[in-house]
This record gives sequence, C-alpha cells and structure tokens, in this order.
Amino acid sequence: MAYKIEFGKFFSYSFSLDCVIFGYEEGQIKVLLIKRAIEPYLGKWAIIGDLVYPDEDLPNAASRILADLTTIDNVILHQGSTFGKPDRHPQGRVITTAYFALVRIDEINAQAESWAEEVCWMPVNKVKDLAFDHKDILDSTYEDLKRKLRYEPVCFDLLPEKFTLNEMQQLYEYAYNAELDKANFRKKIRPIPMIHLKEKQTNVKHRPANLYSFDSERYENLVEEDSYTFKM
Amino acid sequence: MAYKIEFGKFFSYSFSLDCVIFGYEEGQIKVLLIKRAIEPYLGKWAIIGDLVYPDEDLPNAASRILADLTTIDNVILHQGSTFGKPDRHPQGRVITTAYFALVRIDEINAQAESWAEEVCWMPVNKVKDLAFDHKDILDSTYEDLKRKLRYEPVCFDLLPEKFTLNEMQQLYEYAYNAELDKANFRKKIRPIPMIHLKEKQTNVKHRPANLYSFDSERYENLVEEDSYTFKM
DNA sequence: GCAAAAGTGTTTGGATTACACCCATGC
DNA sequence: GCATGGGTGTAATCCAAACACTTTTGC
Repeated sequence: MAYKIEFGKFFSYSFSLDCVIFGYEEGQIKVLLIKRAIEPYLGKWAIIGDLVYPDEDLPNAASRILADLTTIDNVILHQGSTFGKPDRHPQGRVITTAYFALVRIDEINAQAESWAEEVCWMPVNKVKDLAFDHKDILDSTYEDLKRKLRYEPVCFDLLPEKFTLNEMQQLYEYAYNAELDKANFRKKIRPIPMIHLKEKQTNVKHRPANLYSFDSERYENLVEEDSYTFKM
Repeated sequence: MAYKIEFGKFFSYSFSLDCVIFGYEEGQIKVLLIKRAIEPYLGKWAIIGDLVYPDEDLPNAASRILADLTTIDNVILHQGSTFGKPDRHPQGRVITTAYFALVRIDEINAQAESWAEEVCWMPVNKVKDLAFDHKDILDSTYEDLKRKLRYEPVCFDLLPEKFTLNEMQQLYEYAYNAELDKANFRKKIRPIPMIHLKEKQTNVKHRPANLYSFDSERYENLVEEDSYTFKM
C-alpha cells in the first residue's frame, strides 16, 4: 500500500521532447540534427530536443522546442514512442517522448539557435552515434515514419510542392527498400487525388516529365465522405 | 539560450504508467478497471496506473504496477501513447504513458491490491467517466489495440487457448464493428498457422464446432523466414 | 423432421504482377 | 539518329465479395 519512497520524491523527474524532423533530398530520406553547444554531450550531434516547461502542453512544447533551436515554424508534429531508461540522461531522471515531422528541406530554413551550434541534414541510414539514446529514438521513429508513409498521404509533405510521378516512386522505393514497377506504381496511385499540372520538368536532358501536386482539399472531402482510404 | 526558469525547477515532475488491460468475454472486448481507495478521485473507477520509481525502466515498471494493483503477472505489455496536459493530475505535473495488454479473462485472476479497492471488467464501449483523463487514454489505446489486431496475431491472446473459428470471427466483427461473411473469413485466415484440434465444442444444442489453437511456434518460424505476414 | 449453426464450393469483378511497347526530348 | 528516361497497354494471375449450398447435432 505504501510507497517505498516518500511521495514527494516522485516529483523529482524531468521530461523532454525530441523532435525528429525528416526531409527528402537527392533521393534520400534525411534527418535534421543539431550540434550541442552545452554539456552534457557537448559538441555531439543530437536530435532536436529539450525539457518541457511546467505549464506547457506536449504538442505546444514540441513546436516551441523546434522553433527555439532551429527557427523552424509551422510544421505538423506526430507523436512517437516514449523512452525512459533510468540512466538515459546523466543529469537526472529524464523521460522523453519523440515527436516527428515530415518537411520539404528546400522550403524549410533551419538555423541553429539557442544552445544548438550547428544544424545538418544527415541521410537517415548514415547516422552513427548520437548524444544520449538518440540513435535508438531515431531508429524507432524512422519505423513510425515508414508506417505512416504506408497509411497516410504524408509523402507529399516530403516531396516538393510540384513533383513528378517518378520522384514519388523513388521516395517509396527508398522507404520500402525495394524496386517498384513503373506502370504498376502509376496504376496504384491513380485513385490518390492529385492535380495533373500543365507544367513539365525543366533542365533535364531527356523527355521532361509532367508535374503533379497533391489535392489535399479533395482528399479531405473523400475521407470525410468515407469513399477513400489511402494505402500504399 | 537561457531557460526561463531555473534548471533545477525542471526536475519537479513525476511520471506514471497506465496499464490498459483488454480481455474478451461474452462477445465483448472489456477493459480492466480499478476503484481508487485513495485521493485524488477517491472512489472513482480508473485505469490501472501508478508512479514510476526513480530507478525503474518503463517496461519493468509497467509490469510491477500491474502486479502491485491486481496481482496480474506475466503478460506482455505494449507501449501506447503519452499524455501530458499540464493540469491532468491535481497533485502536480505528471506525464503518463499508456501500456496495454491482451489477456484471457478466465485465465487471469485479477484481485484488488494496494490502493485498489475493487477491480472490474467493463465492456470497452460502456465505459463512461473515469478518474483523471483516463477516458481519453482508454479511447486512444483502444484504437491502438484495434490496429494491432489487424497487423499482428494478438487476437489469440484474447481468445481462449482452444477456440472455434466462429468465436474468432465474432471477435473481429466486434473490433471492426462490421459483419463478415463466414466463408470468406475462413478463406482469409487459412494461411494463419493454427492447429486443427481433434476436439469439438460441447454443450451446444446444434452441430458442435471444431476447436483450433494458434500455432505460435510455426508462426515464429514463418516470420523468421519471411514467408508470411499476418494481415486481417 | 426441424431448427440452428457448422462448414464448403462457385462465380464474378477488381486489383496486382510481369512484361512489352511507344513517345518526346537533348545532343 | 540514338540515348535516356517518360509514359501506357495487355494478358495472366491472385484475391475478395456475394451467395448458395450441404452437413451435423439436439430436441
């Protein structure tokens, strides 16, 4: 019935959020990292994360932390897993929850701020060793991302506003780590509401591909009336 | 760069886990609740949950909390979402993470212990108002459960050791809230490794159905050699 | 025999796969 | 013209839905 420690001793933990920001560039999924300008792990690369203030709600805190450290604003953050090994933080018991976002690298202007000394977009499969247990957090969250790519139209958050169908296919080939048939891929995505733009690729030394953009408005309507579920 | 509060003030939160235990009985998915014998929310029904000790890892803490309050032992707990509204706990900032399990109600002997005054299995769609934000936690975790039923063979954790195919079908009909065709259901589950027992239902006033059990060993092998993925 | 549920087979249409082919552009 | 990728069509196959039918038990 009684706790093995005083009740007040339970109120000695801290809680942080880690924002795993994914982007897509040069045919690779990349993650945004910061170089730490403070102890612990000074000079080490880490996921964007910090402690939550006492009066902050989690989704707001995630946005605030991301903006504080990188000036990135206005992205949708999805909750991931929670990590709480007793010794994961050298300065005390800090439990952390991952939040992740999918962004267009070229439209985002990530700048190091506060105790972030530098930012960098690192290909997700090249990341080696990070501060704290951030490598575990990254791996777990990358799995969450891949699942989301399958069941929600979030690939369009990674792709440029106007993209070619081959770019879209290459993104899925990278995420699934598998080759896909071009004709079959196009048949599969036919039901996805996309706008066939009257524009073409430029600066390619072969036949230029058509450009498309995601029709999020029509997508919302279709979901509303239950007549479509995204599935890849 | 500097925090708006002293660094030490961040170490004043607490962290809890809530164990959402699901079972299946009388054609309904039920959740195990406890009646609180302590403040706050004294006398209210709640999800099984408590504070994590300073030196505990999360998965261990979840098992320990579940055992402390209900004597339930030896179940697999899956992590769910994390909840952290600043005012969700009247005694301070307490962030909580949901863990959930699927159990066989008849094989589990849940007894109220510690500050749990009573336990009860409540049909999941009959649950109204619970202590704290536990209703939100339950709703979110029930969605996690339904997703898991689709993509992992966890229905066999809910069903009795020996079950009929119709019982299995009824579980999915309840979870999906949809009627399924008997013949098509059987065709769909054919690839699932199950043992066709040489036993039949008893005490029914119609043709007795055959009993089956899940072949977890064969399942593990199939998954290992990548020749099967569960999907409903 | 009848009620009630167990259990199976057949047809159909739509999706998935594999693969072949034509098209537009730069050089 | 030819290399390079863009873009499409077809046939074979698999899968899911709809539905009808037979079987076995208790009473």
